[in-house]
Amino acid sequence: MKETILALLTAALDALKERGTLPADVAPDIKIEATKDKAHGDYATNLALMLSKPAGLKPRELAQALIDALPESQAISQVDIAGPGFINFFANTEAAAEIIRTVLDEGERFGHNTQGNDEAVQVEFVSANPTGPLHVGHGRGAAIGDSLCRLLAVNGYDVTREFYYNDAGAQIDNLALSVAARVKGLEPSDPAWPQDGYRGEYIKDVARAYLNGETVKAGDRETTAKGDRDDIQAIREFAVAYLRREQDLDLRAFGVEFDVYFLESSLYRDGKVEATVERLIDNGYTYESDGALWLKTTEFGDDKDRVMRKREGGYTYFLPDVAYHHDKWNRGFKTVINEQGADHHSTITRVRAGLQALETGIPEGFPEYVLHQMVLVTRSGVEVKISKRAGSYVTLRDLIDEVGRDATRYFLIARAATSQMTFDIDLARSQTNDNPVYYIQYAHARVCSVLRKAEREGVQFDQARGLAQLSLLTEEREKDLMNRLAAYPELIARAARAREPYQVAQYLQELAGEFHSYYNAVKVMVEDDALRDARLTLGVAVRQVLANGLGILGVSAPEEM
RNA sequence: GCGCCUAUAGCUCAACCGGAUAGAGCAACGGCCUUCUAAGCCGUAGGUUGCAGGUUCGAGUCCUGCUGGGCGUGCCA
Repeated sequence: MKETILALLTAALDALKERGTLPADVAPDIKIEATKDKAHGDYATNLALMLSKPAGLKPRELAQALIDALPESQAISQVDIAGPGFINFFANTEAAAEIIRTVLDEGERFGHNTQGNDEAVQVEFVSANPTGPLHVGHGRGAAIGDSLCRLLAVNGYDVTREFYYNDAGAQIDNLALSVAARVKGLEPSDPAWPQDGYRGEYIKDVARAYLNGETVKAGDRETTAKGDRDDIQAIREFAVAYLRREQDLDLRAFGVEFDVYFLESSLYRDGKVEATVERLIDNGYTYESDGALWLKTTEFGDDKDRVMRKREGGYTYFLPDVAYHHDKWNRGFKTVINEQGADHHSTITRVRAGLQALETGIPEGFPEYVLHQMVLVTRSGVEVKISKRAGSYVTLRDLIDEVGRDATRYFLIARAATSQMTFDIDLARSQTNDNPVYYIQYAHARVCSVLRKAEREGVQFDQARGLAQLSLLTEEREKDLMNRLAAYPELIARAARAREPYQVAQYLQELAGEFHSYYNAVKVMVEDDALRDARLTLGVAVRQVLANGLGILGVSAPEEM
């Protein structure tokens, strides 16, 4: 419908240019939007407002001239000028109903597009250190990252999901020391307990498994515990494998799987860290000071230079990060999106600066970032502290177990990543209708329910007959639903461009709301076969779009509740 | 101090590249189940969009300054 209006307006513009009403060189970006208020018709454009200056006409006069120049169309029943000069279009109901045919023809592919042109895009998300169970913040990252991947895929991108394990840094040393202490029977309260050691109970579990000689499988490797209390290297390897496995299990339970698990240690093993350092030195962007090697990140917009090789010889985290992102680029990804917590935002400037300093033709904005803000968890109205080091925090596993996978995912994704959010455990786990995910799922189940009822009562539902009778759908709420369905494809495109999967959740809530409203106001199972089939057909189309959208969120679409 | 994010109804959040009367849910109040699942619907009430300027035909949205909150500002990640 929008395309139709766009074509009409383009034709009108050309006519006015020919007539000299408009300068020939104006090439406006014609914006057509769905109206918020039905009094303004179904679609509106501000074209006359935008062009009033170059045309030298008052907006309303120009609007009238545009309307006069519009070609005839069956799809439009009425065109008005309103307000300061908006042009409002009223869609012909029969033409609007064509969207139902489109939805049913395209099925689960409805809303897909080829925007991405099969471009390879990599999304890195979660990337938790293997030093403890995933917490709710990782859950938010997992939900947003995974949905973003699904969203990009339906927009025609070839998506790779990647998880980066920092398995080589100081925090892993700390983990090994903590497990070693537990292996020796120490408690965090003990004076000999390592400084800044991980105090969580899970460390005890790791130690016990290590002493028991357990074998754990993480990624494509199996690691068997040596059981030797003094072999810190063996303890380290086992602890990392153990916690990686834990995280993998949690993610799987959350419906999130990765294509690539990338280990930081492999960058050292393959010499990529060294190669990166050498190249940075060769390019003249480094200097020694205080016994450390610095990178001149200030030449690329940072507010101070950063240490890349410590006085004691090891590298800071950001150097392997640069090597890692260079590797992503070398793997052929021109678009890389990193989804991570906003507490890591300071890495953005550094990583990009390091990549620029390599001078290998990587664009300045590489990689892209989607940052999510903190999640505040409350229980009984009291904040639950999230602190990995303190060991007391709400894990993703807790949430999945208590709240359920669907509700947890929906809850974590339904808000813009930039907004700090409160995860109220009591609210989210309550079995009442407080959680909006049920609202959407229920709309889907309702359509299924009506179809079951039709079958139970021996009423033949004939979709072909329904499609032939779409002109019977004359109720205002039916038109609302059609317009809403018609808006889905552009929503999908817009959400992908903005890297904002939460928009899909927003849309689904609106669609479900309009369906529930319709369902209560208009009876579907009427005597009239043709009308009943037409309404059932509309219902099936709504169900299809709900299912498609829920699929992008990674939330199930149940047939009954 | 500096950098990033943020401030919208009592609470949690929306508002599509700047558009028309700022919308939902929860909480409150009043209605709707002998009719397709009431996990639903209908209605009432609730707002100086943190404050002050500016740009614009038009600002919650863009710019500047201020105030409050979060995060960062490690030779941690």
